[in-house]
Amino acid sequence: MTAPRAWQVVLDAVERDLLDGRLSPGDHLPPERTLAADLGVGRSSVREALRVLEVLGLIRTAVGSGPSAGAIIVARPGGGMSALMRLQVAAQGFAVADVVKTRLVLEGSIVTDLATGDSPDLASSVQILTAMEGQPLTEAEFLALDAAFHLSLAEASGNQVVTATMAGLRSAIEGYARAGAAGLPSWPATSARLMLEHRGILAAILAGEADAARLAMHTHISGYYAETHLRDH
Amino acid sequence: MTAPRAWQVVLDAVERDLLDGRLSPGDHLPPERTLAADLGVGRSSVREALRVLEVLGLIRTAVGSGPSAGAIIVARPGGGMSALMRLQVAAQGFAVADVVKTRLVLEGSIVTDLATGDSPDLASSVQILTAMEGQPLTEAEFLALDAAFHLSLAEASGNQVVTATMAGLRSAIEGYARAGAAGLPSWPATSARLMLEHRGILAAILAGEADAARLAMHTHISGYYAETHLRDH
DNA sequence: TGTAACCTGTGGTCAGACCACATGTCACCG
DNA sequence: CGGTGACATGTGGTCTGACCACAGGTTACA
Repeated sequence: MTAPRAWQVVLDAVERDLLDGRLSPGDHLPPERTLAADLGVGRSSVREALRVLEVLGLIRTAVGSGPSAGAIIVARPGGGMSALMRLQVAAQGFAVADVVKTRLVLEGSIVTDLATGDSPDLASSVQILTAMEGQPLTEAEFLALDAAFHLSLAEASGNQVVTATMAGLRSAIEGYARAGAAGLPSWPATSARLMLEHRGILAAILAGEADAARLAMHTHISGYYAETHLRDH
Repeated sequence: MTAPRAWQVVLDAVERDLLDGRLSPGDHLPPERTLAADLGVGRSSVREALRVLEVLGLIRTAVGSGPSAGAIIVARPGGGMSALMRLQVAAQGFAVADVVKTRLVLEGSIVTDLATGDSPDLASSVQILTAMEGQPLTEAEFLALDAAFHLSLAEASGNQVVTATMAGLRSAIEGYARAGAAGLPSWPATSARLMLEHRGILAAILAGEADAARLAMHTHISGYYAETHLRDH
């Protein structure tokens, strides 16, 4: 057995504490210095492990003293997923085309679930669409609300894994979406079309037409990327 | 603007270098001490950032000297995805039920793609099945090969994002799959059924019957979890 | 020519120090 | 008695310097 690295000792200890119920969301981790002494490693090794946990979205750290200070278990997967996918796309571990394809699969499944489920809560989705249609938006503002709309559908489906993965995929290709928007012939025309498509997706969901909703979502996503990639010629 | 944390400076610098093409897979990162001096931060902060990159599967580090030493861009998303999902399940950020549901969605999409694509390369999948059927296996051995089979299907689909996500989902619930197997009334009976289902999935793919393949996969996955969760009573 | 000793550069780890900050405490003053 | 301001405490954030283990190259020697 090759010697485990010191930071892995810390990571394993925290994971074991989580699995055994000694740590739960909302709990404080011991102070870094205590953790180091307990595990027999240096404080810097503890900090490397905590940094990983923080980026992965498991803990939140705060300086100072009192109940809100220290490292607290939060289990927010969105940020970690985003960082992972964004960096993997940057390092060419993930192809942008694969990210888009995966979005199609997940979002197709989401709208199917919503359409076949009874009375999904789409209030926040509707609210976002209304905000998008209220006044002319810059491309960045529009894309931010577009992301929020797609994310709200994922949240409505109630699957936290899908929601977090979606958030990651979206943020991984956010730069490409923005760059693509800049090269479009007519942004007002495209954004108007996208808003119509949003309404169409929502209508199909509310009507319980799963196949229509899936098709509309497919057209919505792949259409945008097909359009923005024309500029590559 | 609040001061960025020192390790984030390093992370951002590496990400920018990747996006701008100054770093590519196979390249070496500068030595930690050089990186620290260049970015104006301490070496410990550099190390925290590198640890994150390592866990996320972006780099591989090695001690010593020569071409194989140092931090090298590798972009292997599987390990990072596994760590992220495993820890999120441990910290109750992800519900096991949602992980299984997401597996159903992704693996259903995978077999559909394979069945509708022309001449997918399933040689390694077949090889794994043959190995499973060769001799009696312990539960751990069987589950490892089972995971390899499902992963090989994902790889055959050619989508790296789906493959890595699948690997993560699988490893996140590996402990539950193993614990469930231990509580089954008859492991030989269950494993025999699982092997038959594998053959059925493969046959449906090769026959081009997408719906049948998807249904078979659905039955395969949800059936196992339904069976193993009986013991919760 | 081969080989053994040595040198160099790298990551891995630790110890200690200092800072900024949020909170709690306590003495003092009205 | 009540407020309020100064101070003590404990936390994460960061840096510096040191030492080790290790892999590879280099050099000197047989």
